[in-house]
Amino acid sequence: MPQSAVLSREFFTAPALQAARRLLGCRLVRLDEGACQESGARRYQGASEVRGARESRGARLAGIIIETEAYRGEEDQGCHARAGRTPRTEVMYGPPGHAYVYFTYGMHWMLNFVVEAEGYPAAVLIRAIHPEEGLEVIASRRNHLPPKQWTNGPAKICQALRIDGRLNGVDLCAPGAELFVEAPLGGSPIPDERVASGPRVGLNNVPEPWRSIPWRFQARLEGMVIE
DNA sequence: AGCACGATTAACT
DNA sequence: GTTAATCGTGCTC
Repeated sequence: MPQSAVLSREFFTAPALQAARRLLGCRLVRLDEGACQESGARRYQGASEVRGARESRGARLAGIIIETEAYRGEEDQGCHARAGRTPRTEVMYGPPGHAYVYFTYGMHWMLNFVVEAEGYPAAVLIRAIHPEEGLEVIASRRNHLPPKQWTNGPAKICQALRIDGRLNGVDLCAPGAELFVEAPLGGSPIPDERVASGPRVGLNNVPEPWRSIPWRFQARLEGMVIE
């Protein structure tokens, strides 16, 4: 196994657009303690096991981030922080490098990473990943649909990786976190030629310029060799 | 207390 | 292409 470099607090302190662009090609990792009964997943070693306890504690589920969107500031009419500080948006005003997980449409969870300076509300929505670890658990959670439909949407990622409100506010940079991001070993892995930007999705009732501002970033992995 | 709508998805015609 | 599902959130009364 190659050494993994977990993204630091400094990474998430960057401006939202920069963070959204640089997250492409990084690996989203979910250490899912609740997946220990499901078959086929690689087990990870829980802290208690390192200290000598008996059983492994869950599955390591992971994928390469291939689509993101930036949301920043109370002026951004597409951002939840347009309502200011509320119980829901409080996490976005907190320190960078934490998860902002929210519930919408009465049934779906969405995963974001809080970015920029503490006190300034900004986040990056994770819209799609290319699954690489824990494929059997992911397939099961995604009802054994074709692999292309496993994690090609923000709510699908949360269903596949079992991300819900319990993970709202968790620190992605804390040792032993159950959710974190690994940098690619060789620096920025996705060249600009393979990255497209465009308007954010699903803001149909949001006024311009926020509705069309190109704060969505998509990577194409076809033909790329991912180590 | 009531209401409109949502950073979506799956299943339709 | 259209639409139902389903409930937390923020806004108005």
